[in-house]
Amino acid sequence: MRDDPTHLAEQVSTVLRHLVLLLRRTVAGQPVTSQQYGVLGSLEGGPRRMTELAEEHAVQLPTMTVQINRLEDAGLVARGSDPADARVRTVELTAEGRDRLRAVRQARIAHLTRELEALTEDERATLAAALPVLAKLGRS
Amino acid sequence: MRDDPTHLAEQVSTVLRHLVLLLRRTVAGQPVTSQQYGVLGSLEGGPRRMTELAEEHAVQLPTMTVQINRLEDAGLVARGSDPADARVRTVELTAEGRDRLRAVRQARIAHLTRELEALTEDERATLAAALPVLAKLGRS
DNA sequence: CCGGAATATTAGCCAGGCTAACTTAGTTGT
DNA sequence: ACAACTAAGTTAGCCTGGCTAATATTCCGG
Repeated sequence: MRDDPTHLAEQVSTVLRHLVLLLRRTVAGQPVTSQQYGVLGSLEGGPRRMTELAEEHAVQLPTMTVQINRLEDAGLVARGSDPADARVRTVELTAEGRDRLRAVRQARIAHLTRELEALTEDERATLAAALPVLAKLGRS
Repeated sequence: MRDDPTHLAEQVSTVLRHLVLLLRRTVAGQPVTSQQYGVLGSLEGGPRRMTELAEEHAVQLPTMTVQINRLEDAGLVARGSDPADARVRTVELTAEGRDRLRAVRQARIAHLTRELEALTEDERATLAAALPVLAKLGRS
């Protein structure tokens, strides 16, 4: 029972549910939704094509089309074209989108930071040690 | 920089996004959605009232009404009444609901267990140590 | 230059949130 | 005793965010 993957799985499952609820509360009422924030983040390094964005966010292309439409309507991104291939549409941040991204990131990090400051230094160290393990999950 | 909550927050943020995607993949294509599974779980200990369920899942009452409607249509739960207060509706698992819950739980745990078995014993220990800390987040 | 592959979009469906408005039933105060 | 308030649920209508199927366009290979 000391190293029982099944038992651990049950505990992980419980904690995961807790984290999902926490995330929902964290994100509620921000000026962009969680998904929009994610997409904006993908554009930080420069223009991307639709297919790339869809893959990166593990959604189908039509889903991403709708997302980008909304971001475009909000003035946060702009569509462009690839001169080398007329089929591809590129998407890039507008100045406003870049500002918005920075602001939201700021807010999210600040929120999480506050949560983490409520922990002891030991607890933070324990958490930090586990992050690489968590990141490894699902890569198998 | 060795114990910097802000820096840790950024890493946690990244890992959280990874976990959300992992969860989405895990859950896709199961016979009940993630939320339905959660509600069924809440009913395992016996009948509950609508308000309790809504609070427990951090949603508004109308949202829970719709959820329960769907579960009722699917034959997994049944509505009842509180003899002491005609305003309250109770919700309980049907036999089929109980079976379904068991099956889905089995599948989810099995899936996660497989992921965890891919880790080393040390990594599992690291993860296990961090779970109480993660559970503590957001309770402040 | 024609047929198949690749890139996006449109349309239409569903789950799962929300608020506002409504009904019904208990509770309270005079 | 009853009017007014409060509590519990539901209904209606809206939004986001997924999906698939169908459709345009464009590119590329023979």
